[in-house]
Amino acid sequence: MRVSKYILPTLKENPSDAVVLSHRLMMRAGLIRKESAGMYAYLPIGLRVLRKITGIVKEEMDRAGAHECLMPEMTNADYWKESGRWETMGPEMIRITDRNGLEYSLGPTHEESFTNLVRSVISSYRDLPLNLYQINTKFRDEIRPRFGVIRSKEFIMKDAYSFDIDQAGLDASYNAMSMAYRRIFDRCGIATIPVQADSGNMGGSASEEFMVASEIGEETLLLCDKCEYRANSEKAEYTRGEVKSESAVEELKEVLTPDVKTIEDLVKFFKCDEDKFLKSVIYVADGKPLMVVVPGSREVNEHKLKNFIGALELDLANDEVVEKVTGAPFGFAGPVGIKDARIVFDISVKNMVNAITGANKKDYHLSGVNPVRDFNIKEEADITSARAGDICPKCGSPMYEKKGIEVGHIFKLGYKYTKAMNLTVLDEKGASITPIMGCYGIGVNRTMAAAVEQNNDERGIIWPKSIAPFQVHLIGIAKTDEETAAVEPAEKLLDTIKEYL
RNA sequence: CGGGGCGUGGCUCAGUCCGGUAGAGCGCGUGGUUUGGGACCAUGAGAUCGGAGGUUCGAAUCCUCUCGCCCCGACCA
Repeated sequence: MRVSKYILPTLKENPSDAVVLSHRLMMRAGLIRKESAGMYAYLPIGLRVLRKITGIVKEEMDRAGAHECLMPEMTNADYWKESGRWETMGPEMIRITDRNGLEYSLGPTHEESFTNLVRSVISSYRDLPLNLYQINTKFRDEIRPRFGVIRSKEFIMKDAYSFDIDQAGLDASYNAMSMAYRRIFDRCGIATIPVQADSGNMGGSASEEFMVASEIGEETLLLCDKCEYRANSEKAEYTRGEVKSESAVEELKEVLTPDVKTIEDLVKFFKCDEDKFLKSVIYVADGKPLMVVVPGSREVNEHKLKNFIGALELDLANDEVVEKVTGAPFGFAGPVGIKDARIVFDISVKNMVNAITGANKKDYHLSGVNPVRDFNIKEEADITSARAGDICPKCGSPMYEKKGIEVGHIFKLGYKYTKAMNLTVLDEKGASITPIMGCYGIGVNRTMAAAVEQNNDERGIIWPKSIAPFQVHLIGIAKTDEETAAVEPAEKLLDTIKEYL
């Protein structure tokens, strides 16, 4: 391949719409061009890199016993309706209707497709375990595409789905993927941090994310160097502090607090620590009001909360609902005296002594509030987010935070799709059993961007050898006619090199 | 969807406030000179100023609508 015959449109200046480093470098090096927001074209040199990465992915997936397929990108709505996700996926899924009025989705993920495929081709436990994968384009109507190829509406993903006879089989399939993923990212020359993750609305139990540490990462990780506890903030647990053996329990007292609504206001007004307050937040969970009570300095972790209450939809309540639940305008909510709403407390609340909280009455707060005496804790759970400095749940050392880009994610899915779509096989006794699933994704083009993000200097991209677009660049430096004659040996050298590559 | 910003040759931008019919640098073509670490000189091509409507003798510039793009937020396998 000659550079002179190649198309390699480099740019000297940063394109005005590229902000992050990988996006800029990928544009300037002529790897990609934008077609429109969240959609990118890969030029020959960019495609070469992409192919190098997919090559590694394939080798490792095959080595782990998975088999490659290729599924339609336009998927029949019927399957989504079977699994129930036609309703639950929401506007993120791009839906289209053909001329006959049939509905389709541009596949944002392929659990349904693979489950449907597998149920049509296997019928015996002897066909299991089975792990099928594809490398294909995915479509998601992202609210806001960002960072070039890192968060785009159309992207390339390797997605694999395992089917096993039982939990032990799933564990084995999952572990095989966990190992394969480590090898894949390692071979791509990028350092990843595997973390425990929330499995979100994919359903399922265990889940591990492969993160590339980066300032522009959209996820926050909590890490402990002492014991290697690693989790993303949606999932991260932390140990609550010791009970403070504070002085005497105070009387419950109403305090006039005009216009003091936020924790910030309260800190100024009462001149004490944020954690002296009980923060009460009103949500609407699947249509029903819900009060959530956490220490003043803490944020409600909506992922944890959603999992705990088993809700599909969770939104902050509007002023009207707040008023209905608490009998007071926004800013004066508290757990004392609430009768008609479900209340979930963070597990740290029970240890609080003489707290201050909203009185459920306009312009009043209560001080000297104590659990049990002043309100019952019927339901409590870990529903707040861990943050830097919090105590590691495993070893008790303080944790720290890092931002990360998610490049891979593996889940134990469970029976959600096999049950909903009625995938069964016969076991050795001839009885019908439902296989259990796992699912395993790698953002291929995101991995490419992450590699660039992680390997560069002021002069540009420094490709890890395994995914570099080219291995050798032969430069002829002939000037004079006689020297030009030497081009021939260069050609020969090129042929020789080709043989060894 | 809320807030902010931007659309002018291939790229980066000036001109817009104070209407008079388009400019620079880079890149690109051609000719020449040069040449051992991203050359220089000359010359040239290339823009109905995102689109539509309006005001005006006259609109890149003013007004209305519209499309696209970027940033922050909400949100997000």
